[in-house]
Amino acid sequence: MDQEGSSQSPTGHGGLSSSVPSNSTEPVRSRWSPKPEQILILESIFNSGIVNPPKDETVRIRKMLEKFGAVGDANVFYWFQNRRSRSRRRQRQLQAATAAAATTKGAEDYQHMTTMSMHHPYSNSESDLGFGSCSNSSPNYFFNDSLSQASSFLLSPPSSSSSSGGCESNNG
Amino acid sequence: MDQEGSSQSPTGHGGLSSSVPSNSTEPVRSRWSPKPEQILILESIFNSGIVNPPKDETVRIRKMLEKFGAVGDANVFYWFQNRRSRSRRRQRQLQAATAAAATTKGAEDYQHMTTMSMHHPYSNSESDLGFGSCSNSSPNYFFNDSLSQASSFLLSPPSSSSSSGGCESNNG
DNA sequence: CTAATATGAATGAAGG
DNA sequence: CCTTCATTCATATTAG
Repeated sequence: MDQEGSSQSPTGHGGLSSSVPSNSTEPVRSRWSPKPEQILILESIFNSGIVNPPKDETVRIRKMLEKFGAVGDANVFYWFQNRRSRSRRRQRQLQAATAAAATTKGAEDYQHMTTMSMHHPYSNSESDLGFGSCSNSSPNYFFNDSLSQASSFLLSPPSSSSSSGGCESNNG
Repeated sequence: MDQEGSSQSPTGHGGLSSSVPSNSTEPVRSRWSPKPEQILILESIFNSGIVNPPKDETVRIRKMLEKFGAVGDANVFYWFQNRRSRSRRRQRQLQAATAAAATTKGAEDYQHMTTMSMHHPYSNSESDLGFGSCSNSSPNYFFNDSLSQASSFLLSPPSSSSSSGGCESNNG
C-alpha cells in the first residue's frame, strides 16, 4: 500500500481563505490531517473538560489550530464529535469488559470471556473523568502541554479574553 | 468508526502456542488473525446477503467465531466494514477500467490513485452482487460451506433466531 | 533482507 | 447522538 508518513500538503480546507487544490505539486489531500501540534491542542481542550465546545469556542479553537496548519470550523466540530463518540465507546467497552470479567454468574451463560486487551499504538489513557475545570472564565485549557512550539504558542493567546463559559456545552 | 468495541486477545489465538516465529521481536501484540474456519463463516454470511449485520447479529456472529478462536465484536464489525468497502472499491476500479476501455477517448485525462497496480493474474470477480436472498426469515447463512469442523458447528447454532432481515440494515 | 500485497484497525466526514 | 462510508495507517504474509 501507499504509505505516506509526512504530508506537507494540507488541502486548503476550512471553507475560508484557501482555494481549491489547483497546485500540481501537491498530492491533494482529500481530508484534513491534523498535525501533531493540533492534536495536542485538541486533546488538551478535550481533556480540560470541553468535550462539546459551542460555536463560539469552536471558532476560537480553529483559529488556534490554523496557526499550525489549514483547518476549518467543520474539522474542529467533527473532531470533537468523533472524539466524544470514541471516548464513550471506549469507556463502554472497557466497562463491559470489566463487568464481564467479574460476572461469573453461573446461571445459564457459561460463555467464558477472554482477557480484554485492546492494543493501542499509543498509550491512550483516556482519563477525562471528573473535569474540575468548569469555570466560566478564561478557557485556558492548556497546562499539561508537551510540545515545544505548541506550548510556545499556547503561552501567547490572541488577547481574546472572551469566554463563552461552557460547563455543559450546548451547540445550536 | 468503531461501532462495537469488544476486543479480546491482541494476538488472536485461542490460547495455544502461536505460530509466531522464534523472533525475539514482538511475539505478541499483533492484530487479530481470523482462523480459516472463521473466515469461512464470515464469508458465508457475507455471501448470504448479510453485508451489514446489525448489532444483534454482530454479537451472535462473534459468539460463533469465538468457538474457533478469540474474537471480539469489534473484529467482526471491522471485518464486515472492510469487506464492504473493499468489495465496492474493487467494483469501482473494475468498472472504471471497463468504462475507460470502452470510452476510447484517446486522452488519458483521468488520473486515479497513486500507484495502484492492477496486474492481477486472476480475475478478481467478487460476483457477490445481485443477491436476491432477501428474506427476513432465519439467518441460516450457511449452505455452501466446505469446511469440516465449521460445517459441523454450523449445524448446531444457538436457539437464537429472529434476526434482522439483512436486506437493508437500517437501525438507529 | 527488501519490496509489494493483503488485511485489520483508526480516523475524518457525512447522513439520519 | 448514533450509524455508516471513504480514506489512511499499520502490520502480517508472501514474493523477489
